[in-house]
Amino acid sequence: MYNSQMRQGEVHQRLRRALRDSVQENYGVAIDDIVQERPPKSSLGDAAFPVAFDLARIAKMAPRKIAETLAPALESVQGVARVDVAGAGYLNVFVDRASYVEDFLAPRKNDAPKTHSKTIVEHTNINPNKAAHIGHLRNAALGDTFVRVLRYRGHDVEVQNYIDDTGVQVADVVVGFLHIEKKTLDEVRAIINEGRFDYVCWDLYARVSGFYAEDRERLKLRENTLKAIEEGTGPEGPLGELIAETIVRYHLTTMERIDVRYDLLPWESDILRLHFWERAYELLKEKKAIRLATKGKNVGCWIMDLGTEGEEPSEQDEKVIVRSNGTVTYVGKDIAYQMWKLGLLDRHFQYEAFHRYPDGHTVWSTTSDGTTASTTSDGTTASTTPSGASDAPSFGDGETVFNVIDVRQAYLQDIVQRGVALLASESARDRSHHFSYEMVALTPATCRELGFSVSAEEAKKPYLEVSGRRGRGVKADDLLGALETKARAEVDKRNPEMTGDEQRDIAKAIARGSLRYFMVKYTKNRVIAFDFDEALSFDGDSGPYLQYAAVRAAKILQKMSTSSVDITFPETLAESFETLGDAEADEIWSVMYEAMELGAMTETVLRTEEPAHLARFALGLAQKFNGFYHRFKIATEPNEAKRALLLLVVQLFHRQHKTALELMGIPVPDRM
RNA sequence: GCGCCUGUAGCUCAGUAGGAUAGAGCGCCGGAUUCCUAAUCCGGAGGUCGCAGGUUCGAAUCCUGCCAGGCGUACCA
Repeated sequence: MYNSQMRQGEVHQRLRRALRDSVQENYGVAIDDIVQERPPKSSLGDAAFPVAFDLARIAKMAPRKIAETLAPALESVQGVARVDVAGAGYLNVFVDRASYVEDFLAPRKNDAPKTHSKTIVEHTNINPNKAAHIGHLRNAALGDTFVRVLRYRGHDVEVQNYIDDTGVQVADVVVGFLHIEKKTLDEVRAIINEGRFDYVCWDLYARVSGFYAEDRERLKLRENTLKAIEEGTGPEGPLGELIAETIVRYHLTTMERIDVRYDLLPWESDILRLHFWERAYELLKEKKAIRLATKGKNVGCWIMDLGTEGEEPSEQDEKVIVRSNGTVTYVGKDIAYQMWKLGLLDRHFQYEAFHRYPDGHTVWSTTSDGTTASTTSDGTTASTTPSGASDAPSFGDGETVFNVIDVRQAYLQDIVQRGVALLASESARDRSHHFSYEMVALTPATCRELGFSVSAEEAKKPYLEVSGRRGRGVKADDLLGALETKARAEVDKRNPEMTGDEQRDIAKAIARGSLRYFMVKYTKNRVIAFDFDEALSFDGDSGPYLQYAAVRAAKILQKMSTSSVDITFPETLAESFETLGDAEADEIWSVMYEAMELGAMTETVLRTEEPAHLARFALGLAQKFNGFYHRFKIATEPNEAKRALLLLVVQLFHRQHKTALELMGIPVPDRM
């Protein structure tokens, strides 16, 4: 999929090795991880090593003097042009520009050795009882970006979207249809046929809490419905199934709008029906990880003790795993699911095709019974697949697992991890990562704009939580619609001669880019206080800004009848640099060098589990290119050697920037 | 109460391996378009990095305490 160079120049590796050896030789100190950084200004060099400061302490010598001793070792490294000792003792390295680029463009064999271990990323996980909202978009955008970066770095990734079809949220909508709306299963089918069932459920779900509030006795309805759904009985079971499946298909369609896709949908009901839970339950009891509470507030429940070891167990540290009526909490079911994902549960799902994307990729679904119709993207029914299709890929058994789940569930995730550690091992626990992120909230002002009531107390808060239960939120499709409308107007302003179809397609690309960038540009652990004007901005730090830079570069390449796909290394590159003044050469080089840093940046994203780094990188790169674009006229440059160099900059930028955008799911339109 | 997160320019945020003069976008002021798209670029103003100690050659970054805000601490997820 991605064929551009993934690895940072080998020069960097040689530099670190040479430095490590020289430190060992001169000071007898073994430093395995040589710290490498970027100087604050590109004119100071391409790579900086502050190692002399560490040595100063050990060797009791001035850092500058140490740096001077170490400099020759770096100077003799192949591909290095110059080494400066700067500041109080930095070793600043200038690479040989022409050979660095040549090295970067050289075809590589067997780059990034493929590992056979699989990484499973679980994301989206929307309760299948109402339309997706902006918080779900953040989850999906973060998860999908991480998936793309993992794949770019050569990892084998499986994407799972867990469907909690036996939870309280689905039960509430079932209660809504049966007891508020008084609808039969067939009547609900008729409503589904009218369309936008996810929106219908959004509104209905918001009414259910009021229904319970009027008469607390009605909460019994929820309890009984939950049990019926788990057992698949009564009118509740089939109705819950119908609602969940219909809503899941809406969610897939919504996510496809932002180019987010899945490999497998594991259904919670299958965890129960295929006895995954039963098996985990046995194991938990065997290992004495849970016990039956015989007194206190949790009497009759199977609970896990969370208190620190050695201390007197207290009731506060009891976590209910199995409720007194025998139903299982989310934590219990998730322990079973986690164990399966890690390849540690001796139980297997059956699979069937659930949905096929236009390019043929299939989303599979777990199943425990019967058949389910599979639909293609245009909504037609393609086939019915028998239970346990034999051509299903092999799912599960991940070496590493990432669970993209919001930070409010950190406590629950921790309990799940404890369960895994107790059932398997500490090392099994460490293979599972809670990829946590903060919520998307609404500012009180935005709430009022959207027509939601805001109490006096709420008005004082910096932001208000989105609440599906109260119907307070921005639906994903509404936001995408608003973005498309605005993008369409902007496109029309600039390209009035275009056909409506062309304008629409470009507007969609801009809307998607804008949304996806907005969702990853903030670091994960920051609450996004959603503001419409901010989200709809197409200037500056925004998706369209990044897209615009790519479009500009593409336009130049088009005009010069070339592309960034096959870049040939211009033999005259070294001379081209010499025809320039230092300032010009530095400016041009800094765009090239930055572009070539993409590979290193993706490694940072994986190491830190923070996609925002990629967003920031792409913004900085686009800014550099836009500056370059204004300063140099590329296509009309009369000096041939210089023109070749400028063209190379555009090619390098275009290839790398486009890849960075692809990694975030941001498309690049032909024009905009 | 306890746990986790946050506090950086008027606003929204980067600064995730302890490094050099703390950056970006928006907003504000002033400029740039006979030439590859002005969704752009250039310049300017704007900072007690919440407060106080500590560690270090060096702290927005690490440690301690405090202040402010958010989230969690359910037989919801």
